[in-house]
Amino acid sequence: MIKILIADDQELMRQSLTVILNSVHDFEVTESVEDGREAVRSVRANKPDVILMDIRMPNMDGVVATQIIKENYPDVKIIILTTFDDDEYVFNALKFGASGYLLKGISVQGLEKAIRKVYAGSAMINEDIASQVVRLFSKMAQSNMTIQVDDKQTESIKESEWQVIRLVGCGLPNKEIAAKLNLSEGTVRNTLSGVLSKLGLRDRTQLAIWAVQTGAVNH
Amino acid sequence: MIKILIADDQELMRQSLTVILNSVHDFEVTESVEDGREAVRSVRANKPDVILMDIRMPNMDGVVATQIIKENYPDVKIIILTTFDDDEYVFNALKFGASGYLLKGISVQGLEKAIRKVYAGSAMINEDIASQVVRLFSKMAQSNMTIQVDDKQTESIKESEWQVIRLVGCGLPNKEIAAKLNLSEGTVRNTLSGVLSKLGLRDRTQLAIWAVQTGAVNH
DNA sequence: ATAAAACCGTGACATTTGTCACTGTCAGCA
DNA sequence: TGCTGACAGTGACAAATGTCACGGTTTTAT
Repeated sequence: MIKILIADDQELMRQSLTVILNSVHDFEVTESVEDGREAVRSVRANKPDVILMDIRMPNMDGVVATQIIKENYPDVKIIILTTFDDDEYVFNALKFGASGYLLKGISVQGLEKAIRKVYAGSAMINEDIASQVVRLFSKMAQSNMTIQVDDKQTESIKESEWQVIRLVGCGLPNKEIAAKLNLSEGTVRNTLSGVLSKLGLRDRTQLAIWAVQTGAVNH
Repeated sequence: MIKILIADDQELMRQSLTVILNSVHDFEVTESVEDGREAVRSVRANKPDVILMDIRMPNMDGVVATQIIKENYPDVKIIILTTFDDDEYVFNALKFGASGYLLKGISVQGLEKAIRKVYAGSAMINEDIASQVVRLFSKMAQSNMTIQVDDKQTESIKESEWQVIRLVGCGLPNKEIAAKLNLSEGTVRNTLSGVLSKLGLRDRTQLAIWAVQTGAVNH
């Protein structure tokens, strides 16, 4: 039995989804709620396997709810089910760990298939959404051209320096970097200074941009 | 007529694709090459509309070829067609502007449809690849995507503020931003200060990271 | 063993950055 | 007319940042 929670502010949508999904032999809709806050509560109470979540809801929107739920129950699978394919929404929802992002135009068969795939640990997004995602990626690449470093020098960066780079790439100030690495702030400053001159960058901001754009943040 | 270039190091694959695609009435395979370098040359010579590109090729791999071609001919659509669904490849190929990423397990009908969609300006990726992409996003969220802003406030940002954000996202210091916008440095500081408090960010570095990651750099 | 590195740290310094209170200008409007 | 609000700017200030010269300590190599 796959336990499903439905979160949507439209009464009609909730009811029809409930009926449709309950008619599938191994699906069980445990509850249907009308806003994000209720969704969070219901997850606590019913421990569903899969959540169908609308984006636009009163009180707490679907993205925030996704974030909160995923933080506390990382195993719950969340499918965003919405009429909108807004860039920001797609990006944030996926960022916070939604496993699927489907437009409401999807067929019942498609939805059932998506629920099964997501339940099995896979991910599922609409073709149209996939286009958005691809666009997001290339948008990231566009601005990639702005910061350029001496590529040869990149190899001469040592592990201790990478640690600092990673944290700079997260937007931390020197003091917090020092705390995380059990170093003094002075040392962090010196390390950073060395990295900057190696890469030919001007300040931590340029370094952060470079780190994010090249994915240097990961090792 | 949609002009197609095939780049794959396997002779058999090249030949069968050529035959199959040429049999579609409005497709025309202009050339089929066996490595990335040849692909770049062929683009220059034949100006194809769509390229089917393998990832693993001698001399120059598909990702690098994609990057080079997209830099010089941004209008050419590139579909990565491969047997592998390696994280790194997917990420880099999409980053450099590939419009599609398909596994070779795809059907002929699926491939034809993908070529048409891509040619029309849309994007196309396999469902399985989509899963990878979603996983990538959540990986990003784990590592460097710690920058979160108050989304509602995003809308209240005015054009003059976007200009500053864009330049911060390019790694410019206040003085240069002021010069570019014909403002005084003090004004830039004040605007920036306002933006930071609106978005709930600590400093220009966090702003830059946010701008780059969300693509906010572009308007 | 001793010199040469590499590593961590300090203190000092100039610069940059972010914030705030306040001034002047100009357009729109009751 | 005067009022309001948005906009550009100033000056001042505390905090953060980047750079440097320098001292220890450990590791490495000859």
